[in-house]
Amino acid sequence: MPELPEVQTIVNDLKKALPGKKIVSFESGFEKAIKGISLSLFKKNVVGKKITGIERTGKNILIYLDDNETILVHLKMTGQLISQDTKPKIQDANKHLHHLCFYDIRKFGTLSLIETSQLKDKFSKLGTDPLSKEFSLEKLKGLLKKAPNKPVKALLMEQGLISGIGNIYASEILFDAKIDPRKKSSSLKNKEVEKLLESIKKILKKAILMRGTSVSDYRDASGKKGSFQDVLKVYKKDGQKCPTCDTIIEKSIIGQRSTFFCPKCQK
DNA sequence: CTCGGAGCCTGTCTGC
DNA sequence: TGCAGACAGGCTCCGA
Repeated sequence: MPELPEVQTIVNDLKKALPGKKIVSFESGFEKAIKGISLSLFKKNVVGKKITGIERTGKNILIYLDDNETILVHLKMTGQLISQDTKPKIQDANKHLHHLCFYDIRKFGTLSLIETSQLKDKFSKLGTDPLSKEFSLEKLKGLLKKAPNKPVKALLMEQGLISGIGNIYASEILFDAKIDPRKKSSSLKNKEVEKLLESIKKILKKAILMRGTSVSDYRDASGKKGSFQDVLKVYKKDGQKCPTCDTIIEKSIIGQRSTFFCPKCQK
């Protein structure tokens, strides 16, 4: 899916378009995407409500409503959330309608509704946001100790420890940090942890500036592709030359996920 | 407790 | 060309 930079891009876009708007109708072409509540009840609970704000927590999109309810959206692998203004029809020219469309080719994505006061509880098991101030060197060292035997690449993707990094950025971050993704978390030296922290923040921030990575289905809230795919160094580049040293990039499966790295640069 | 594997879905690409 | 099989950005559940 959309990982942290993609979700953040979508949230930033929606923040400009949605707050203050009232939900006048809700339709669904795939009822199963709605979790924990029936379609009719979901509809009943959101129609007539005003959107007060949009935020990201991990890879979740939170759409706050004005009555202590929040719509939670998770895009999983291929979900899209597209927002667009629609031309007012002549008969109701004074009404300015806006469409927000949730679309997911693989149907893994989910919508749910939660009381805003219960959000904290809902996300209590979610790890630290890697772009937050509290994600410090000491914090990262502590997290590495929590799963000492896990390959560092698998640890980066562990949402209960760090929330927001997925398969693309895990490979890119470790290439930037020159760390072998197969290395056990506990084996990282101080200097490597410092570099890892720097690379995590650097890569994620750069990806947000570039509006995310569109390998295939990802689109921002206006339906456009991101551009970070143009600067990927190793992700899906197996068989090609490393941009730094010309060694052939390798692919290996770590934690059941494809992982790409340069066997020479990454130690 | 941790770990690995299956499952959720559909589209696209690979290799025989 | 055709078709089976692998694989894809995530996460949860289940059993060992």
